[in-house]
Amino acid sequence: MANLAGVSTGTVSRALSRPGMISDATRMRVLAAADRLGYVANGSARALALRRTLTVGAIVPRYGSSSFPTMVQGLESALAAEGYTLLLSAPAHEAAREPAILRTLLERGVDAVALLGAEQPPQTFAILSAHRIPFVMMWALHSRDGDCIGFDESAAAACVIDHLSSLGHRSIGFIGGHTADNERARNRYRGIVEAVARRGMSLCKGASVETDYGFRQGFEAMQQILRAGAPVSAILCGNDYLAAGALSALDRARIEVPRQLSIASFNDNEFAAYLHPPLTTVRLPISGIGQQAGRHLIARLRGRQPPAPAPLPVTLIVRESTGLAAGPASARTSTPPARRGAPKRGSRNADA
Amino acid sequence: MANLAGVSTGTVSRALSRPGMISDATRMRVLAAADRLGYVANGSARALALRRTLTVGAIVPRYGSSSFPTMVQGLESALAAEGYTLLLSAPAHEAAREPAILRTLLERGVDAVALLGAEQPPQTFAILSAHRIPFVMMWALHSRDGDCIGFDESAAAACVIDHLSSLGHRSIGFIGGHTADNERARNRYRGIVEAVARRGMSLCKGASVETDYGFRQGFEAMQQILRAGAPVSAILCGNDYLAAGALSALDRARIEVPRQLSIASFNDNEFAAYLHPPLTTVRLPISGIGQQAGRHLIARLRGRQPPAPAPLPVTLIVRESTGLAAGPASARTSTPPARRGAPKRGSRNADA
DNA sequence: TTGTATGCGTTATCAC
DNA sequence: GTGATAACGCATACAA
Repeated sequence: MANLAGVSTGTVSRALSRPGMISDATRMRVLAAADRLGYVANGSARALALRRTLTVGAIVPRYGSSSFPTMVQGLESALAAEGYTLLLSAPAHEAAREPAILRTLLERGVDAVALLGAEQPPQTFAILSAHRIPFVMMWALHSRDGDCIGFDESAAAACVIDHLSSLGHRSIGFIGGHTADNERARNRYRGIVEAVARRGMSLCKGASVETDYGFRQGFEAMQQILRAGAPVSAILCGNDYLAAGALSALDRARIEVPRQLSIASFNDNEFAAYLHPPLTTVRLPISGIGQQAGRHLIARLRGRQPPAPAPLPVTLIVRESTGLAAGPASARTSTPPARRGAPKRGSRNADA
Repeated sequence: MANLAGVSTGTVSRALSRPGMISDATRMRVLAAADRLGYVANGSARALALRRTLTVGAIVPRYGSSSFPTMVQGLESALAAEGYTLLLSAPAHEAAREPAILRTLLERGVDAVALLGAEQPPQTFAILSAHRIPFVMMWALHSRDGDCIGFDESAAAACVIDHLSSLGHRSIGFIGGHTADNERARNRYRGIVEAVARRGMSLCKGASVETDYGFRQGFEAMQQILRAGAPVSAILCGNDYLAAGALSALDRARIEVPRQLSIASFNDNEFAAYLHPPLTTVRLPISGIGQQAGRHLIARLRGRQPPAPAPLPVTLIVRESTGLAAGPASARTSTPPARRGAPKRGSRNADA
């Protein structure tokens, strides 16, 4: 390639990556030769010489069956905008804590790493700091071990619990994810417990279920709650799928929904609200986590000081405006809610 | 690192990657030293020497808002099982056809590439073959340009259309994705058109809508169809989200669903069936596409001849057993359908 | 079994 | 502005 253009390899390198340092004539010759040979630079060699790969690794377990893809999309786009490529590792859940995963990423020469959650095996931080690899933890709020990009689960919980309280609810149930092996589900649950206590409400044991995030799981959890006949006036759901399943189970059980039992949810998508327009939801900044994480890492890689990580705002979307005794709300909300991102009835920022 | 163990660099290399060629004693010493230094091999240097990176690139546009993550998860797991890592590129849709994306991947030194769909700019194939990079096209069936891993959209369409025909439907509508910029939506639509013609049925213009895949879109499309008052007895939906939205709109419009209007769907998830138990769906092998693609590439990379790509089976899940005049089916299907992967009423393989 | 030497393709440093 | 040359860290052929 160098001798096709009749120049040295050094000149080729400069022509391709330092266009300013070279005469127009030879640059043209090099570019023409590159074009004719279908030349693409060898990134491994470049990485070896430069000691950086323009690659960022992400470790995101439980990938396919969650809202993580949205987050990863945000991450990828933020990185791609700055010329970085995403190296994705999506281990099965059991393997997620294996340091071997991180090793693989480091061997690939990633310049930075994005992790899901703040709970990592201690070795992870040891390895990362030993190699001086910038990293962030996504979907987490605080950690002594490094910077986190996420939102405040407690604020989100307070947000919706306050709303339920103002509607007159006193005893509620909760259908959420497994807290044992899911840091996010645990935080969310904790936030709810605290918010409920603060408001003098109670979280009914007989109407609280831990399950996997999913439509079927929400459906079955609600059936179980209905069978138990717990004395609650509202059920809060850990995410949109659970809420949609729960709503479906309610419908199937022929219970008049708005009158007897309110549903509220943390939502990632928006379809549950369609199923049941009076549904109140907390909109979580999933995609924003990824984008923010990407920008954070870019700043660190460029030697800039990233802005101090602040919790991303969550938004309460209120689709019922009256108390417990209100009639079916669907009569007043026949148009789809949340058009064009604008909350239908009202919204407020949990961090405001 | 070499002199900490008191051996040469060559020995270190062998101890780590050719454990058989070395004495146990020195191997131990090397491993101990590696452990103490937190040594991780430099993949760029290894790639440079070995001329392979153990990395596979994937280009998957429109990533976050689709069922592609499921496919990518399958791909990633199949690759990881063989020691390969996935380099993911998720360009915005407009940029997907840019050869620059592929260039970036090649510069990163990917050993193989997985592409979404068979419709690629001609340069893509030129570049890939010029560099002798094995590649597959995912979610596509046939191509002169290379191997495809996917399922037969025509068979899937025939499957569900035959069923609708056997139920007595003659004129139906279709809510599907945009065919102009979506190869898969186009194939699906074409399959339906052909199957409808074969059965002597008709696809009603006034009840056919192209839109984005999404709950809201399905909802609005169905509203539009209802307003138009087209003379159809069934609506087929391009995916689960559209179906769920359409069902919701039907409910909202207080139309007695099973009697007046049947719904059928291509589904990727399963929640739409919960919303409306008599829903008939075609289960698509999304995750399987990724896995198969991964195995295909691995075989090629290992120098083995991969099995000739065959269409992956699609499964019809029939949840209504009677004809048009049947009463509400929900009375007979109060338990959630499709438990543990077993079709509820009956199923057959479109490829059988 | 182990040490030595060379090459992988690029960038950076230094001459010119 | 350009050419020569030395790294970059690993694998391997060859020698010992």
